[in-house]
This record gives sequence, C-alpha cells and structure tokens, in this order.
Amino acid sequence: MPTDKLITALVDDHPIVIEGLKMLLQNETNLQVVGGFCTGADILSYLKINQVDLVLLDISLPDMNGLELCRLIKRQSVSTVILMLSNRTERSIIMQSIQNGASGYLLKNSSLEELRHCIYEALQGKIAYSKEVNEIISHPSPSELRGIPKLTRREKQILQLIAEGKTSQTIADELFLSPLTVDTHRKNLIQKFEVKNVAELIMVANQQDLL
Amino acid sequence: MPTDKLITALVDDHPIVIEGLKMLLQNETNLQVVGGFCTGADILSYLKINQVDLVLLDISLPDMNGLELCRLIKRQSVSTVILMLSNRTERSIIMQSIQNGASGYLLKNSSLEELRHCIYEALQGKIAYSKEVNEIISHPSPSELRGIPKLTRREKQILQLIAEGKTSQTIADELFLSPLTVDTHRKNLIQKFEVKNVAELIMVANQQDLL
DNA sequence: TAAAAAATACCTAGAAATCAGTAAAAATAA
DNA sequence: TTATTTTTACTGATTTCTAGGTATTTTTTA
Repeated sequence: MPTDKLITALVDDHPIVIEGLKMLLQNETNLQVVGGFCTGADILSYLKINQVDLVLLDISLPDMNGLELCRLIKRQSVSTVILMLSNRTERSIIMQSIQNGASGYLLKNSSLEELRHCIYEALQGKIAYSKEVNEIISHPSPSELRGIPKLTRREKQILQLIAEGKTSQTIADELFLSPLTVDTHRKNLIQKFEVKNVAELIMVANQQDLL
Repeated sequence: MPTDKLITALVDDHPIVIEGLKMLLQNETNLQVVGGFCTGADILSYLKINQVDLVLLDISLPDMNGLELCRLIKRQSVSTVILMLSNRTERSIIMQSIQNGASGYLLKNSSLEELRHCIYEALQGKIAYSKEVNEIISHPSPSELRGIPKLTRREKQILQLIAEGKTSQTIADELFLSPLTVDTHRKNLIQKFEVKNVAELIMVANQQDLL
C-alpha cells in the first residue's frame, strides 16, 4: 500500500522529544511518521529494508555521533532528506552537519512554525536554518574567531601548574627553573590566548578543553 | 469551576518539548496541563494569580537559572510540587535542585513510564529520581566529593566577572562599588572554595559548572 | 519584628603578577 | 648543517592581588 505522504523517521535519545514530535507532526497532512528511534544502530537497520523520505536527527545519541550517522544515512540512501535537530550552538557543528549531507539545522528551542518551514524548504532542495542558527552563522562570537593557540610542551606543563593555584616561585622550585623563566612562560601564555590575566586564561583554556 | 485533577504547568525553553509533554500528559486522567512556559518570568507571573499543583521544570532557561526559579516558585507557593526535568547529569546540580525545593529529578531521556512514576512519587511527598539519576547519585566522583560552596548572588556575579579577566578596579567601576568591596568578595570566594588564588578558583568553579 | 545573612567599605602591608623589553643557550626541523 | 623554534634568564617599573583584620548598613529569613 503505497502512500503519497512523506515517510518520516525521528531519531533522538529523548523519548519525550520523540513522542512530542510524533504528536506534533501527526496533524501534518503531508507527512507520516513511521517511527522514532533512540539509537543510530536502530535507524540504520530500519533503513536497510525500508524507504524513508525525511529524517529528523539529533546530534547526541547514545551509540554514535549524530554527524557521523548523518553521513552513513546519506551513503545508504542519497534521496533521504536529513534535518538536524539539536541543542548544540557551535558554528563548527552546524557546518559539519551540512558537510555530512544534512539539508538543514534547527535548534530544539525552535517554534513549531519554524520546524514546519524548514521541513518544507529542505524538501525543496534548499538548505534550511532556523532563525537562531542563522544568527550564529552570521555572527561568529569572538571566542570562536579566536583560534586555538598552539602550546609548547613546557607551556602546557606550566599552564597545568598555574591552574592548580601555584605561584611562579613554586612552579620554578618544582621544575628547577628560575622564577623569571616561569614568568616568561606565563606572559607568553597570556599573549597566545589573547587574554588579560590568569583568571581569563584558565577560563578559556577550560572552554577549549586544554585542562 | 474547581477540578479534582492536578493542575500542571510545564516550563522548558524548547517549544517542542513542551508540546510533546502536553500531548503525552493529556492522556493522563488525573492531571490537567494548564500551560507551557518558555521563560522563568512567564511562569512566575502566571503563578501570581493562579494556583498550580505540579510544575515540570527545565534547568536551562533563557532568562534565569532553573534552580533559582525553583526556589522562587517554592517561595511563592510552598504547596506546589516541582519536578526537575533536565539533561544535566552533574551530581551538584541534582543536589542543588533538591536543596532549592524540588521534589525530584529526571533526565530528559527518561521513559514515559519513569515520568509517570516520578510524578506519582513526588505527589506523595517523596523525593523521586529517575533510574539514571539514581546511578549518578550513588556513584560520586572524587572531584564531586569536594563540597560545593554556597555563593551569594553578588559572589556569583563577581566570580563571573573575574573569569572574564577583569580586575577589581574594573569590576568596581562596572558595578558602582568600591574596589575594596570587590576585594572583599574576591577574598571570600577564595576562602569559600578553599583555593590559593584566582587561577585555581576559576579552575574548580569550572569543574563544578559554576561558570 | 528580631535575628541572621549579605553587601558594603576600610586599613596595613607584603606577595605576586603583569608589561615591555632584550638575549643567549639548547633543542628540533628542514 | 643551517634555520627555526623552544627554553632559558634577565632588568626595571607598575599594577594587581592576597592576607590579616574590623565595622556599618542593608536585605533576607525565621
């Protein structure tokens, strides 16, 4: 029994979100939700024997990365349109999504209207972003423009010790260096990260997972 | 027109989640969802003129912290039962929820059954955790065993500004305070966290997700 | 409304960090 | 082996932070 409705699958690790989307989309006349999947493995095995026109896909899944999954789905079925539906607001993740074959990107706090609109656009072959995502793309934050500085071995080591609350003198004693040398490294770290002092240094180093 | 059903409000910055929960809970015979709110301000102003028995509350909201909101709701209406519904898995956040008056904590990837069960338990006056949350609570990591200092509003604010690399003088100018006052707060922060200086302060504040 | 907590502000004085340079060994890469 | 990067170390001046306090006003809580 073929149908003229768009066969749609939902992938999200939150059952509540899946159920919610199901309910929301059941009123849409032009599409039919055939299933909700909590893992990447589930949707992939389903796609092996079933044709799906549209997939709403979350980034964070228990068994694999949503970006990776996006690529795998596209490889298995080029005609399937994928819309990413995530909380992640990082430019890089949005870009990677598109590069992996997604036709659009929505934040989960999008309105229903936006969701509808993006589905429509994506099915037309366009790349569809929700309003907020467009903002993110067009206004890169200073912290994102700030590249991740390349640190030398010594600098990493001293950064670590600074984060432990040690003074230049203490660090010098520990590494058998002159405190003046440690000061130089400290200065270079502050320069490389383009920050004002150690407080901010430790903050951005944390944001960049360097500690 | 009084009702014997439990008046329930939903607070989440994701319209999709709200709609989903609404749909899911509309089949429950013993409760009635009266509204979904996307901001803390919305629910608070609603509660000023309406009685609500149960609130399902997200942590991350656009205008204020969910933990703070939990406290405010409880202050305005003690009899209202609050269940936190969040993605955050940090012990400290779970504990803070309970301390701020919540009757339970669920992760968003809980099943519908778990949600039902927790609502039931919470209404009975118990503290209700979902399965995964129980796991988290019973396996504390070493870094989490270090007590979480209670910060005042001002201290949180100043901690934030310190993390941005601002000096006491700059912070004082910004908040219209004496730099000596900022120094006092700075000193208290260092004491409360039992650290040696701001570098370590920012480090452990990060570990405890306070920034 | 009384008690407790938070926020405000100050003193003295020493310790530590930051800025703006320079420069020479030592290690690594081309 | 030559060139580049890293690591080491210094001067001198200035700013900022930290440690020991005390104390009053304001706000919040009981």
